Amino acid sequence: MIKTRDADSHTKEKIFMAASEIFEEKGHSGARMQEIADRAGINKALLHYYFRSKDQLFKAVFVVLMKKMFAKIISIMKEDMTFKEKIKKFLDEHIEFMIKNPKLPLFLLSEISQNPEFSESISETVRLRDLKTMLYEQHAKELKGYGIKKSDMSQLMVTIVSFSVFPMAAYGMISVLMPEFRERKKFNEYMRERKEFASGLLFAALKNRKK
Amino acid sequence: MIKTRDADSHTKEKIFMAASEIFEEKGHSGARMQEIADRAGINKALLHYYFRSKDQLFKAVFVVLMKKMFAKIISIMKEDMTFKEKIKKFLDEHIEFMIKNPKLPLFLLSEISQNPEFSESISETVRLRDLKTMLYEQHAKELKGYGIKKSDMSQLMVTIVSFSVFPMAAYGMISVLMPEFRERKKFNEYMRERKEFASGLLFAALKNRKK
DNA sequence: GTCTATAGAAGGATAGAC
DNA sequence: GTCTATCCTTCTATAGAC
Repeated sequence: MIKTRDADSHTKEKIFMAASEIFEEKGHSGARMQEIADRAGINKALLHYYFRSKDQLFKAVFVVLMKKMFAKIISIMKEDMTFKEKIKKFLDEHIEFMIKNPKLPLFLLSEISQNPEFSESISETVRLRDLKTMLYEQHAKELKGYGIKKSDMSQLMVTIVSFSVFPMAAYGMISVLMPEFRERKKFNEYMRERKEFASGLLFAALKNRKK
Repeated sequence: MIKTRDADSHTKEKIFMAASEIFEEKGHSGARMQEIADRAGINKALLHYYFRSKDQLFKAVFVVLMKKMFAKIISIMKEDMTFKEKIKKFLDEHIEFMIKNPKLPLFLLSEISQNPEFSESISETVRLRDLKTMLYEQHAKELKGYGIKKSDMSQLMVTIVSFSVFPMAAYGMISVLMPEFRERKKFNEYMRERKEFASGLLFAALKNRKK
């Protein structure tokens, strides 16, 4: 049994997991190397052995979490379906994804806004051009028929994403305003109801514009 | 001329303004007392003279910014208008408010989510109960007529707020995905177009539900 | 009220033993 | 590969002169 190698990758993995959690919770500047080490059940020095510095550890985590977020969105947009089918599927899957990763959106929004420079290095990794091309194809094929101008596409996209992302990013605020949602189960129900609410709203609006 | 008193309140004000800016930009854990002092054009020791500790300075700022945000929302909701009029006015004024305070929403969302305990002490200050009562009155009077269930009220409210708040909070992300918006002027145009887009979407949807 | 100087704590990073 | 011990920088906070 190759003990060293097993231990090696296993430890690195443990550190990475711990770092993801802590960074997601507290952000880059709020996170402490000590706390990451504690959660990983290892020593502070090992963090530097595997990831040299806090910044590099953070970047490794950030890239993976960024991909995680967009992989979900892109995989759905890619599929060959009508616009309505895509919306339904997106709301369903993305809201379930958000429920499983509740800290993710606010973390990404915060860190990107504080570090736009290195977020750009990621835009290649995430293959965003594909996303745009797909959207414009869909527009040419189908959305014109709804009376949606090309210039409204970005409004529409931001709106659709906001249906699932915003309540999750605003969870803290929402649970202060509506204390019933401090119970996570109740809030998850709320999010699931949102699938119907959002598609209902969008489709009702489109119906009125359909030529 | 009472020089001491003038200087007193003036300095405190300067510190407070500087602190607001820095905290909004970098958050509690990212902000540095030194940087705040520099921006205020005074010495670090003076910060502690006026506000004892970083935490207390932060809390002072946080409460004011929180009120600033909600004052805007509540003042509009309070007025005696139909639901549609309120929506239109809200979108108009709140989007203009966001353009003037672009860092505010993400700051509040982030800090609340990291500090839910002391955010609750604020919920009294901000008079949120009033907001709820007003919403339920509007529902009883008018929204039932659109076929909106009482249980959908919170979905609707979150959605309306998200129209103006989400793109602002997601500005960093958006400007990575759509580089044309790195130009702030372009993005502000986008936000202003959003007034029409959002009310159009909402009203079209309501029209379909009107009995 | 405002400054300089400095204490004191915390956090990131490294050296060196095993 | 992992740990202990420690260095060094950064940051908050205070003491004390003016």
